[in-house]
Amino acid sequence: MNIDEQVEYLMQGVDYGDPAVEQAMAVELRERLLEAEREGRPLRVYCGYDPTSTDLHLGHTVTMRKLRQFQELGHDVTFLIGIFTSLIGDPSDKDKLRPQLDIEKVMHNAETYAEQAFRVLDPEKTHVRYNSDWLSKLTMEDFFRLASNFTVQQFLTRDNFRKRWDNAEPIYLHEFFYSLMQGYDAHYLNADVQVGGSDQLFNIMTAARKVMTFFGQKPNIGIILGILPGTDGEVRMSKSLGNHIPLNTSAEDMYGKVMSIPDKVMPVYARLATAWTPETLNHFIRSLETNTIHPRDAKMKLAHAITSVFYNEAAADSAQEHFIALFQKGDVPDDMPEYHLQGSESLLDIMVKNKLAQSRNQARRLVEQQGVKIDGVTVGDVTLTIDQGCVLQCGKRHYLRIVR
RNA sequence: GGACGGUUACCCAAGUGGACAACGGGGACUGACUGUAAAUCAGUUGGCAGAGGCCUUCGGAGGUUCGAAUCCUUCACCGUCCA
Repeated sequence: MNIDEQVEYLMQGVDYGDPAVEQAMAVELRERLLEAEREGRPLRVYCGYDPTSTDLHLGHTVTMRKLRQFQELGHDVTFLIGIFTSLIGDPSDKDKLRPQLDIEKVMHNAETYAEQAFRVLDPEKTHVRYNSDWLSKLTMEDFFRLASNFTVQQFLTRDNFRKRWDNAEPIYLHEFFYSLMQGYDAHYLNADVQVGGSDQLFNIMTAARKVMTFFGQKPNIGIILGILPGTDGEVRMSKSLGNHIPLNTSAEDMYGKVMSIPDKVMPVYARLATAWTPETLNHFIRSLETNTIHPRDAKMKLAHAITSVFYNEAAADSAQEHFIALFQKGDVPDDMPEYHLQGSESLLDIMVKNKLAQSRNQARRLVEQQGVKIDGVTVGDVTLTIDQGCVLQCGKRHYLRIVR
């Protein structure tokens, strides 16, 4: 790749919310790439992660894929684990009073986190670091110096604070500190480039650059990536919202979950979650825009591409076949849970026992809504009892094999 | 420390003495249709029972009343403002 292709590749999927900023960053990135080449050194690139959960999802991998791209181009990548910040606890999650995580738990999370991350990143070429190593050594004096670079107004103009201020919602003082700490990370790592989601725009573009300038360094370039929406296609992917596609799942499940996204978010997914080259990507998006590809086929292509990032080609193939058989042809799956009949039992009881419904009333409703089939025949009678083996289907995708 | 406001079902949110198992929205689930688990439309969304009955739920505990999500007392938690 020549330098301009590199810039295009690395800027793929960015979202600064302002074309001028994007332009400026692209120019800076280009210059920095040239500079590094002159000096015969790789760029120092990093992204920070909060190990607050152990269950990574597709949304987390957006920045990882970007790091991966830098790795492919021979740059030096640091996977920074924000031990220090997770220990304090994130105040924006204020509905549950989250207990402050203890260090052991966080370290454990961090391990599983990195483990999953290495499905995307090249472990050989990745430095894993913990920001507690340096942040815990800062003195009050250091901290005050850092803080003197910022004004309250700067924070208040930040969108998420602004909104809460206007709505008279609480803004905790230590929420401001996150930015300072993140800025310090960038300084400590002497970063050329920092990658992050657009929720990190302020931390990366304002805080980190300010702190680095304060310490006489060249400010880092921010690669601010768009946010991956969840399977609902509306809000950002998050486990607590239940719209996530977890990494620790089967290829079949991942494929199926991608297939459930609304059509309109296909381009975003293509940009942020696949390993496609700019050409493939542009071709895909263009064929969607021009309707030269059937939306269903496009989504299948997308699901296949995403699944093969985390598994492999073969696994993605079989996930696709599985999907076609089950949902497009309506075949009965081969493997389904079994239930051993105790003599003769009522249908409703069997459903409740096997968690196909949470209560008898709910089971009853399912039957009334024509949602229950036995051996492919819709059940009409709520009081039905079963005394012989059969295949029970509840809704579209819950099956139970009943055996004597 | 003081003043005021809040706590309702999975989430948001109405309801301020009886017609409340509780409006509305989101989500979830089911059905129809289709291009798929997309989009759209319709229905369902406390439990038990199934001829319209019973039980449990509106932050916790007490109380007033024939009757409370609604009024009173108290406790807990959350928030805003003043100091």
